[in-house]
Amino acid sequence: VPETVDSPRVRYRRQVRAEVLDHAWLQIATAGVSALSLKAIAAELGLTGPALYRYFASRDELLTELILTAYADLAQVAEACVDHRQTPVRQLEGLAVELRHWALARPQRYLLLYGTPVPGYRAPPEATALAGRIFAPVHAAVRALGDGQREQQGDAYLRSVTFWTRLHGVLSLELAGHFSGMDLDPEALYRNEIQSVITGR
Amino acid sequence: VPETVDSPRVRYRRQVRAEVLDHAWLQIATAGVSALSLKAIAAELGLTGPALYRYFASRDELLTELILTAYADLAQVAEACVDHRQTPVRQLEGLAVELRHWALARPQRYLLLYGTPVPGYRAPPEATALAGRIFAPVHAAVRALGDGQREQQGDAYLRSVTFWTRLHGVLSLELAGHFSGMDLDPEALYRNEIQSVITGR
DNA sequence: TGTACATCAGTGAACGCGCGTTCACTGATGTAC
DNA sequence: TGTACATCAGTGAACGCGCGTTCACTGATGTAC
Repeated sequence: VPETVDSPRVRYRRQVRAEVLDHAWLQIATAGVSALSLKAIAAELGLTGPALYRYFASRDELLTELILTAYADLAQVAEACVDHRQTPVRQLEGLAVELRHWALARPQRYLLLYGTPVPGYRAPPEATALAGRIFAPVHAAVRALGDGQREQQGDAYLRSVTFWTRLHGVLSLELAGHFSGMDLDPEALYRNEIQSVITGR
Repeated sequence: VPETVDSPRVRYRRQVRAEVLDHAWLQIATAGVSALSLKAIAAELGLTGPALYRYFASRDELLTELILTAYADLAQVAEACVDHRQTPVRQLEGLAVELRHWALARPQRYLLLYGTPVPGYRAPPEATALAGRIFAPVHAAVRALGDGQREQQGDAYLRSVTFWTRLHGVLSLELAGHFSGMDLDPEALYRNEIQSVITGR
């Protein structure tokens, strides 16, 4: 059996790329997107700045990869919540809970996708497709929910978007620290919002 | 009558300060907070960088002033919506509509307060007080709303916060451009969210 | 009204820092015969 | 198995840019006598 293994060079390349991305995430987690710097990453890896141009054509390309990775990761989380043995209600609850876990685990990653846009940066078209993959499970579950309540599909769409905006409303303010001085349990608030959409209205 | 008028120097100082702030807002509106630069503002005013240190102790102090101004401005808008001749429902509708106008008129100003926090910058304590002044009219109106529905005050608080998070959820995603490819009327969605809280649930 | 003085807005040079990106190069690693 | 060659990761110097901030200074404006 001829073991078709990647050549050492390919493996090495892949490993360095991964390390660059790891440190990029670390930078973002620490000081936000604006702190993302090729030279700084290189230094952390014990390399000089120009070395990274063997792996990424530019800072923007690195940023694009990070964004697409984040979208893909969240899409996978969302799709993993699709389980037709579960009721639509359970699926929506699961989606919301997983979204919150995902966001709280790495706030800056969530903000990279849904926070204030990076000025001067335009997301690639693939991002839209991935955003759709995140939304689809929500939409499907809400539609299934509506079947038992003989709803129009326009209503289901509005309801799905509302699900999304309500969760984002709580999450983004929580991540930005706007609840900090406010004698408030963000999780309870979040749970409340989940139920509000499921119950209807 | 001894006309106690400000001395020319004081007036001049005030005018230059105002011009600096104007150009600061212009920069923020154009390229976001991260683009805020003392040297660039000075250049636009036909001055050199160090000249601005006659007016602001540092970049952070300028940023603080901008943030406090924005909070104060929005607080005034909110307070202007308090009108006891109006029903609570009307007042809440007014508050929401005015908030949206305020946000859409200058998106970056809204994001400066409620968007992704500026890394490394800590808002001064006064900001919290002003944020309270913005929230108070909402809370008052929601309480008045609950009087006719014999509600606990804990519920009113939760409901007020929910009012805020729901509006923010729609607004922030709209401002970030996340609805752009989505066959969706943000205004209709927004109106829907206003009603959702007023109607209860 | 005129003169001496104090105030203070603004300059220009400089410091130290960081950034993305290019370019000619070295030297190690792989490949082909 | 050994040699010639091609590939390519990484370097170091450089470019041009921008930033916040300090400091000693000039010169105009205001104030006090």
